[in-house]
Parts: sequence; C-alpha cells; structure tokens
Amino acid sequence: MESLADWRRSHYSREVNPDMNGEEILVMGWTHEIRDLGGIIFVLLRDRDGLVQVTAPSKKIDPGLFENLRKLKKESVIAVKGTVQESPKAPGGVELIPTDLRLLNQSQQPLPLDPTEKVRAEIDTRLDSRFLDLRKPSVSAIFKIKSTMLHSVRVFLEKNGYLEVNTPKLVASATEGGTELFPITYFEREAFLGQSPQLYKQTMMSAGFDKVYEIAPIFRAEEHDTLRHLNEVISIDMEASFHSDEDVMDVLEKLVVQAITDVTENCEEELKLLDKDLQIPETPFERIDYDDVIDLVNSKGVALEHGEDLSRAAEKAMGEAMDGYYFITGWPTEIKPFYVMANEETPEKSHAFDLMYKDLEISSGAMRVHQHDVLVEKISSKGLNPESFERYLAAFEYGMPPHAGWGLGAERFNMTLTGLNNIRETVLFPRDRRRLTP
RNA sequence: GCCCUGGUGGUGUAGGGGCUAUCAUGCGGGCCUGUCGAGCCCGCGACUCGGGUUCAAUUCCCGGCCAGGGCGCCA
Repeated sequence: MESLADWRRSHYSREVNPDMNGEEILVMGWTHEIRDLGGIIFVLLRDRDGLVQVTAPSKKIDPGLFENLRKLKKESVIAVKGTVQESPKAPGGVELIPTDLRLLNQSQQPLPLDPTEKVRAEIDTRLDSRFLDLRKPSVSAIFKIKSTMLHSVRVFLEKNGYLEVNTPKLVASATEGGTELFPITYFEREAFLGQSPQLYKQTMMSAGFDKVYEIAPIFRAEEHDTLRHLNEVISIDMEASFHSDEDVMDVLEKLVVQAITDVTENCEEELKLLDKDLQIPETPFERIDYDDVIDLVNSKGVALEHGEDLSRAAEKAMGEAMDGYYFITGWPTEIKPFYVMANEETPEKSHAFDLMYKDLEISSGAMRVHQHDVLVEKISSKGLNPESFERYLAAFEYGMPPHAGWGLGAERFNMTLTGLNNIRETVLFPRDRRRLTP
C-alpha cells in the first residue's frame, strides 16, 4: 500500500480524449478489470465518470511497474501517471501508457458481487453490498439522474419565487391520520417521525411566506411490501397562497416537464446505460375526473365503486388506458384528508387531484381548507380530535390566506425517469419492511 | 397481515431418495504483445436451519428464518 502524498488527479476518465495525445496525466480510481496477455497488460481504471484503459506493453515500460500492474486485484484503488496515447485499437480511441503507479488500497477477493455485471446479482445481495453495487455505472446512473432531477426541481421552484423551508421531522402526534407513524422516545415523552410536512407548510402560509417548498424525508410505518412503497422516502412538497388546485397543477406539470427536459439534456449517457428512451411530455397533461375513472375502470372489467380509492387492479386498468402523465381530479371529499377543500357547488366532490404516470401515483395535492371553523368541523367528522390540532388550528384564526399545494414522491418520479420498476433501486440505502441496514 | 413460489460454491444457475452434485462467472496457478464479456490449460469452492419419514434426505413431510412475486394497508 502506498500513500497518496502529493499525487492529485489531473483528469477524470471522461475527460481523457485523443486530442490530448502525448500529454502527461494522472488518473485515480478502481481497477475495473485486468487483462493480462503476457507481454501486454490492459488495466481498465474506473472512476465516477467511467472507464479509461491503461495499456502496458512490457517492452515499453519499466519492468518493476509492469510486475506491479500484473499483481493488481480487481476493485483495488490505484493512481496512475502516464502518457496519453491516441490509438484506434483502444476503447474510445485513447489509452494511457503508464509511467508510474500507486496502489492506494487493496481490495479483498472474492468480491461479494460482480461490478462488471457479467454475472447479475439479486437485489437483496446488491443492497447488502450496496457500496460495491453502486460502483456499477448503470447503478450510479440512477443517482446522477436523481441528483439532476432534484437540482432541476430546486432551480424551477426558486425561479418561480418559492422559498425553501425545513420543517421538523420529530413530531408530537399523529397529524393527518391515515397512515401509521413510527413512535420514538423523545426524552421522557413519546414522539413520532413525521409522515408529511403538510401541516407545517400550511402554517407557513399563515406566516406570510406566500410560496414555499421542502425536499425532505417522510416516514410511514406501514407494513407494505411492494415494488413501489418504502418506509422512508423523499417528498418534494410545495404550498402556495392565493392559489387554487388548478394553479398548482399547472406548477406541477411545468415542473415535471422541466425536470424531464433537464434530465434528457444532462444525463444522456446515464439514460443510455439504463436503456431508457425518455420523452418530454406535452402539456397540459390530460385531466380525468374521478367519476370517469370509475366508468373507465368498470368498462375494463375491474370492479370499483364510487367512494372507493383506486385498488391496484384499478390503477393497472388506468395504466393500460392512459399514456404517460395524467391528472385524476374531482376526488370524493370523504376519501381525502380533512385539510382538503370541498367543492362549493357539489361538496361531495373535492378540490383534490393526483398526478399519475401510467399505473403509478406520483403526486397528490389539493386546494386546502383555509377557514378555521370549516377545518374544525372536518377534523371532527374524520373522527379526529380538534384539541390535538390546537397549534395548527391557531394559524387559521389570525388571517390564513386561501392556498393550495402538493407533494411529489421523489423516488416514484425517479422511477418514471429511469424506467425502473423497483423503488428500492432509486434509493441509496432503502428502508423497507425488512431492511434497516446498511 | 394474507396468498403463491423459492433458498445449491463469492455471484448467478442446473439437478434431484443412494452421483465424484451441472454450468457460467469468480478466485489461485500457468501460457500468451492489442485485449475490449479476451482465449487456452490445471486447480479451488456449495445443497438455509430445526424436527420427522426412511436402511439412506441436499432431494419427501412439518415448522422456523430469509428471499422473490402478487394483494392488502398506504403515498
């Protein structure tokens, strides 16, 4: 093992090109593969951006260096100094003729999975050795796309006057109802992990922040065991004063289109690695009323009664009938949370909407109740106790503006960008019913 | 939580009441100067755990644990 000392990377693999012929460079990374042909050794060095071939012909390099290259193990960390050589025979038309090598850290053998992907591994094996799994270019591509998407979302919202806020994830009580919460010990009291920033972002409307967003984890203690649920996910949440449901649906579809545009422009390589042909959808997205959803689903032979949430079979039927992104509007008031505003003329219908991608719900939102007395009434009618919402309700007594907002599941959105069907793939270290490590 | 399916070298698999347990990849060693899923030769490495049936269980039965898929819950 050798020390890094004064060696510093001069180039990432992706930056090495034939125009640099003759240049002295220094690359650092992992030995992805070693092909020892006897008189010539090829070492594929991998870094965050890709691969570069180090070519060592025995006659042209120092014998000691040649022996050290021969002894390298897969996935060891190395730094290579060398001369860039333009060569039509090399991958990418360029290779590095080494002049010096430092073995910075050795990797044990055998590896718990194969980063070259010659032999595939199951998701469980992959998650157990996630650090190695993430070295695969096709896996890290998912997170480069996620990073690009999140950056795009932030830029879009900032440009549109939204303020990024951070609300507590340690909360005193079950807020919205609906989902189970994770209880935790908070000194001498019981507390919970937050299921949603909903009540806080509404409070920010009363605080006069006008337009806010938050990108943060939410926790759901449901024992679900599916390809599209996790117990910890990232929620992209926004709330805007003096906005209706229609207004924030416009914001949502513009944001989705912007993120897709940015990903197609900046993640060409990553999309190719994932074999995903990402198309920019047209706006406005199709809007379909809940009543029509019932009819459509029933016409497909799937039973669904008015007043029911969509079953999995109903979602699948919708996925077959609809193409890409679409909104479901006009949800029955009774199956939506207490903070959702009912329609003025037809109070059995609400101002709530879901954004779907084929058979996957990726976002839901609504225009909210902003009148204190109506809210108290709705909390009671849901079987909840208004007294436990005292601090939240106070914000509605001193000038709460009309407002609307939504929450977009970052991982589910990412699934639509990458074409993956297992949500676990889109989280570095997923938390599901069984998995709490690594 | 329910239903279905499965658990075989490091990884991914074939098989199946008595075998030396299949193949690929990997790993170790050897040969090889243009590999790019390099090639060739030699070698290494495995039946989820507990109980039962049986002369004999990795194989059949029961249970546990774990996993995959579906559903439910949920977003």
